[in-house]
Formats: sequence, structure tokens, C-alpha cells
Amino acid sequence: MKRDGYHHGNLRRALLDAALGIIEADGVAAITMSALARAAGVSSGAPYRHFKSVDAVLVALASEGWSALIAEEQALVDPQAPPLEQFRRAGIATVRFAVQRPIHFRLMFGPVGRRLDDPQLAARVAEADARTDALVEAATRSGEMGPGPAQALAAQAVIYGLARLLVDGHLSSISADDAEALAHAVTGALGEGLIPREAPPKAHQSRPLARNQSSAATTPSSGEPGA
Amino acid sequence: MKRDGYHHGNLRRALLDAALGIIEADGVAAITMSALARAAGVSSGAPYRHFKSVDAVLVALASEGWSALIAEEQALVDPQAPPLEQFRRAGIATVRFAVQRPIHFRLMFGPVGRRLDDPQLAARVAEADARTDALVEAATRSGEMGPGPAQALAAQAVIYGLARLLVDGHLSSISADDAEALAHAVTGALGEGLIPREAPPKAHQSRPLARNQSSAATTPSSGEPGA
DNA sequence: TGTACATCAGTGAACGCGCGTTCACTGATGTAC
DNA sequence: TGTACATCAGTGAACGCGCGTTCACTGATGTAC
Repeated sequence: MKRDGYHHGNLRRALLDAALGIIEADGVAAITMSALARAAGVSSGAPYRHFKSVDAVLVALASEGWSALIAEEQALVDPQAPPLEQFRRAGIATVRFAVQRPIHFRLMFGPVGRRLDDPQLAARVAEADARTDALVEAATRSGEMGPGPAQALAAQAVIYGLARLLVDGHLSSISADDAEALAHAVTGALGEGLIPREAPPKAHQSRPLARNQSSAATTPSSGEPGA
Repeated sequence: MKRDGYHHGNLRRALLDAALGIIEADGVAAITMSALARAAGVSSGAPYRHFKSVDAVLVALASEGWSALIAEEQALVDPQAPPLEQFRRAGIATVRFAVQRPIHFRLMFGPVGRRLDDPQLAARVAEADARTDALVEAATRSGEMGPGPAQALAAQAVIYGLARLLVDGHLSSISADDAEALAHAVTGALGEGLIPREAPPKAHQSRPLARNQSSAATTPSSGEPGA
């Protein structure tokens, strides 16, 4: 961080951070090349050395978001665990990521994240896709997940839905820790159905930690997109 | 629709439709008061007779979206049915709505939909919230849904997640009919858990139509936000 | 049925502003010798 | 270690453009009598 001289040092990074700040404060619509330059304390033409448009900045943010999410998944998933447990862990990582980096999340899963003409972004999306597909397939093969597409889709939907509920502000004021506990509880509910059964009918059915809904679980109301 | 004379006839409606068209074509960022006037074939100052800002237009769209969604729910939900079934129907209505009116959906559940300083919008959101809360509470009381917040949250998350997956384009090319079938299947999977059980342990457990995953269910990959 | 008048919706010209983008420039950095 | 030079990152002035917003106006509509 040497900001003294004529050269900035790391303007690219500074511009990305400025973008995050602007989005947080005034929404994504407020990002302009001029605003970025201003926020980074640099002349109006300077950003063009690093990004050719506002859109390129957003794509870069989405791209770095995917890297971070993939890393977080790798850190949380134990490749020795049963496939469904791996899937749950990956889902929990997604929810945690959504809470910690909502701006990245929104960019990654919104229209910007679908701009696959950027090769780096496209590669990272493809990698994340492949990882998920592999987990689903393994869980299906192991018999932990039903054979039809309904179960796999439901599993993905419940995770994405929870992450989106949090990111979109439909779950009134929930802390990061609480959100993670909710992810545990919700993926547990998914595994067992709406009404818990007594004895699991198959080999390694979902873990005890599924039922752990602790003090964390605030009532879901407010925002209500369920119906 | 009398567009001949000096007066437009129904400029307010025309502006809302123009906004939908612009969003569909170029995204929400492309909406400006000028662009709306242009699209409606009217002078640049005219829109101000009906909306004081672009934001007010978006709020109006969100508001009319909520009306439509509430109406669709009312049409689809049989108040005599068991509570969980009502809840599922409402969820299916939400998914259907998401597919049919993705632009409205995005506005309603995004930041615009949270601008509750508009009294009409606030009232409609409140109504929708109340309806959902009532369904969840009834399903809990009837014993069809587990007592903790995890089940209720999971139920809402799976619906919202599916709707969002569709709206955000993460489910490659699925028709409206297919989406509805998926909603059936997914809410069924939710009720029964990832692995179907043989006999339901309680009174009116989820319906046979739950398993109906028909030819509709395309494989979910592509977009993969599950993990 | 007709007339006068108030109200209202849309006009079109005008304005200042900030944005995107370019470009000749200059200061800093790194490297070949 | 020192010097010369190429490369690069940021400057700041400049431009045209479209947007937001205002306002005196005018054409259409509805209604009281």
C-alpha cells in the first residue's frame, strides 16, 4: 500500500474494493467509471488502464467471488465423508459465503455471473458446476439421495433458497453464526422430510447435527417468499 | 387504446409496459425517464405527470406484481384442503408466477420490493406475509410440519430457491409447464425427505402427486448453486 | 341539446450536470549494460 | 555501482451526449347550467 507517489501501487485492487463500497452504500446502479476513480482517489481516466468498462469490473468481482466460494467449499468438505454429508457441507459453505459476501453472491448468481464471454469467469463457473454435479451424482449412486431429479433439485433449491433469503434480506437480522446453524438445520430437515422419522431406513442417513437447531433459529417470517 | 389525439388515454399503463419491455431487452439499468417517454412515444416531460422518478415506476411494478401473485395464490389454494397441501399449492403458485413474470418477481423480491415507504406496496407485502405465516402456522398446528423453525424455513427455502433458480436462469431452458411439475415434485421431496419412506407416520401426509415427476423433470445441472 | 369554463394531460424547448471516453503528457519503475 | 533508456501507470483537460427536471404553453375532456 504505497499511496504516496505518482503511481498508485495496486489500483486494480483499489478499484474493486471501491466498487464493493459503492454497491454496499448506493447499489449497483451507482457504479460508474467516474465514481470508481473518485472513490479510489485517482484521475478520471486512470481506471481505463485496468478495466474497459463498469461491466468488466463487475465480472471481475464475480470471478473473484467464485474463487473464494470454491476455496471455502474445499476447506469445509471432507472428501472421506459420505457423499450426502459432503453435499450438505458444500451447501453450508454456500450459505456462509452468501452471508459473508452478499455483494459477490448477488453478482455471481445474477445476470453478471452469466456473462460467460469472460474466460476466467467461465472457467470458474464451470469448475463450481462440475463440483456440484459430482457431489449430486455420488450421493445418488450411494443411495443417500433418491434417484429422480426431484431430490437433487430439491436439495439444491433448499440451499440456494436459504442463501437467497438471507442475501435478499427476507430473514430479519440473522447473524452469520445463526445462518450457519440454520443451514445445518434446514439441510437436515431436507434429508428427513418435514416430519422427523424415528429410524433411518438406509445406511448412513443424515447426521445427528441435522436436528441441531439451537438457539440460533429465529422465526422465519418477515419477507415470506414461501407462498 | 386511443392513441390518436393529444391525450394518450392511459399513459400510466403504457409507461409500466414500456418499463417491462426495456428491462427485458436491456436490463433494469437501462430504464430512464427519457427512455420511458421515448418507448411510449410521448414527450420527455410527460412521464412526470404519473411518476416522480424511475424508482416510483419500479415500485409500482412491484406493487402490481404482489397483487397478481396474491390473486394467483387465491385461485390455486383450496381453503378446505389440509394445511400442508394449501402451503404446497401456494408454493406452486409462487413458482408459476416466477416463470410467467420473472421481471415482476425480481423487483418484488429484490431491493425495490423492500421500499416499504410506498403505502400500497407495503400493504400488499404485508398481506402476502400474513397469508404465508398463517399457512405455516396451520400446518404446524395440524402436525403436518415439524414444530421447530427448521421445517418451516426449509419449506419456504425450497420454494423460493426453485423460483429463484428459474428466474436467475440457472435451470437451462425449462418450460412453464415443466416448472410447475418440478414444483410439485420438489415440494413432494421436501415432505418426504430425500429418500421416500414407505408409510407416512401421521394423518394426512403429503399427497401422491408428490412423486409425480413425469417427463417434465429435466436434469438440474447448469448453474449449480447447490454447493 | 348547446355553450362556457375549469381542469387536466401532454408539448417541446431549455438548462445544467455528470458520465464515458480520448489523448498528449509526465512522473515512476525496472532493467540492460 | 552507476547510467541510459524503454515501459508503464496515472494526469488532467477536453469533448460530445443523454439524462433529469422545469415551465409556460396548448389541446382535449368533462361538467354546470
